[in-house]
Amino acid sequence: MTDSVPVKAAKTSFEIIHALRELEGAGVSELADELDKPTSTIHDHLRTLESEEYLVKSDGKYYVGTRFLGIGEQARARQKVYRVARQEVDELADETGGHTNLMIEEHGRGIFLHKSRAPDAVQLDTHAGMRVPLQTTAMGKAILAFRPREEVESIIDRHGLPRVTEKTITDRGELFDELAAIADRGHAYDDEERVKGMRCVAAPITNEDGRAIAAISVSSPKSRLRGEEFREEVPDLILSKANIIEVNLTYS
Amino acid sequence: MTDSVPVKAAKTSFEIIHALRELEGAGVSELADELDKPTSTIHDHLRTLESEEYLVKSDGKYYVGTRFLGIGEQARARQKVYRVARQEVDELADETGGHTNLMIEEHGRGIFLHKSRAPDAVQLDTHAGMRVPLQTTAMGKAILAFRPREEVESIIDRHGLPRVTEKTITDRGELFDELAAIADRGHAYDDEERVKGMRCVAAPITNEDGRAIAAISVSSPKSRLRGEEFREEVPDLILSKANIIEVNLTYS
DNA sequence: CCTTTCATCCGGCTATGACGGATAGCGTTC
DNA sequence: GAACGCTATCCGTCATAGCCGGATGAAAGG
Repeated sequence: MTDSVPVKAAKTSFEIIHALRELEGAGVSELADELDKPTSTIHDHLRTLESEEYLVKSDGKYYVGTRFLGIGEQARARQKVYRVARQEVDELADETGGHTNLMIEEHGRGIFLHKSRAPDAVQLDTHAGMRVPLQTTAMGKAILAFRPREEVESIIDRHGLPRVTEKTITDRGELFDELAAIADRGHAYDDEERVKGMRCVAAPITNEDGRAIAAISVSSPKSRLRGEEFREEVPDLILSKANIIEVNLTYS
Repeated sequence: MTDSVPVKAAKTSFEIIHALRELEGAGVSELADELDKPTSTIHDHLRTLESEEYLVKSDGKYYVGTRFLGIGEQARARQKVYRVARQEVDELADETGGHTNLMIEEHGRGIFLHKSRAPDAVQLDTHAGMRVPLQTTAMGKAILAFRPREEVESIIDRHGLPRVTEKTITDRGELFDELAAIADRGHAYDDEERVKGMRCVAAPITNEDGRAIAAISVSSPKSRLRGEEFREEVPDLILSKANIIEVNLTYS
């Protein structure tokens, strides 16, 4: 216990919730094993969380309850950019036939706030609320490219540059070069840096000061997104959508 | 502190989160005031939750973070009925031009799992994750009507029959009469029992044993939903959709 | 510039949460 | 059908950690 938070019990409760998510539901001893704590301690927490209706118990196993849904939904709805961009992102999916996403930064991580999928697009592992290292996605890089350097540095200090696929950027210098190119160009690419076989184009959503507050993207399998389309058409489309969102953010 | 849970600190943390939701973000002393606890205690919890990335601090105020979004999303996605019914509920909105919803029961409360809104439908206060007393909605009543009586009794014992509008059912006997009628008819109505001016038609989703595991509904302003449509057409439509969902639940 | 308000920090007291062990309940196996 | 093994639940103890009052620092407001 090196990193000391004032209320350890709260931390433990959330560790349990997190473990329940990963295990997709679990029993007491399974959790005790996973978290390396006595069953009685785990049981105490589970009982508390269940009686507060944050967990549900079904056939001897505990699961995360839907009470978190309302909390998360509210956290999302407060983001002005979500309310404004949502519809545009949906439209973008229809227009491009791929996946489109909206991402913000929180605690130095990339958060998928919304995703839209055209009817014939492939299945993907992304979901609303998903947290990823910023430099592993086109959206994340687009956000970083429009943030002050010292802020980017401090984010890297905090989270490092974890490798996800063999193409992930893991070198500080390389990342800053890439960010400079993105700032210059105005949009970002991701060529299999997070998911193999997938390509992605992203544009930042900036405020009046030029600071990125979010990003939107289109992603498709490599085979569907190439040449002119990858380099010209889709970027233009995204940039114009990003621009619309920016304008709507200002006047509303 | 009459109701004793084993881990009081966890409960307090969640009380803070809940208060933050209601206040839509707050400072330390505001929360201390609201929850009637010393600022130092509140501060301890806030610090913990913030460092665990469940809250965000912005300009001196604390807000619920988007980390809950992923948790809630996963809790929802685990519900098979959600995965199956989602699309049908969306279609139903297009077909009827109103609001359509999917509700499940959890801890004796009604949980809105999904809602869909036709482009020209009115704005409503419902949102995914919202928790309501079961007897105040058509969906909730549809669920109760297809649950064993003793289960309904124990839910009422736990949560009572809180009044929401002047038309809310608050009498036990009256409720059971209504439930009997619903069980007989196969679908439920709500005529301004939760929101003034709104009407609602709901049908249960039952499993092989005839036990309700969820319900779907269509709601519209009173002026738009009346006569034949309210009594015949919409119910038929909903029932057929419910039936499709039930079949898909069995074979998938 | 002074006042007020609020967040943050600090240190002590004691309630309380972590824990080990005992018990009960359930399913499984022979 | 009985005995075994597993897991959830309960209980009592002890040391800790969470709660709190008060002090400090920072920022806003008059």
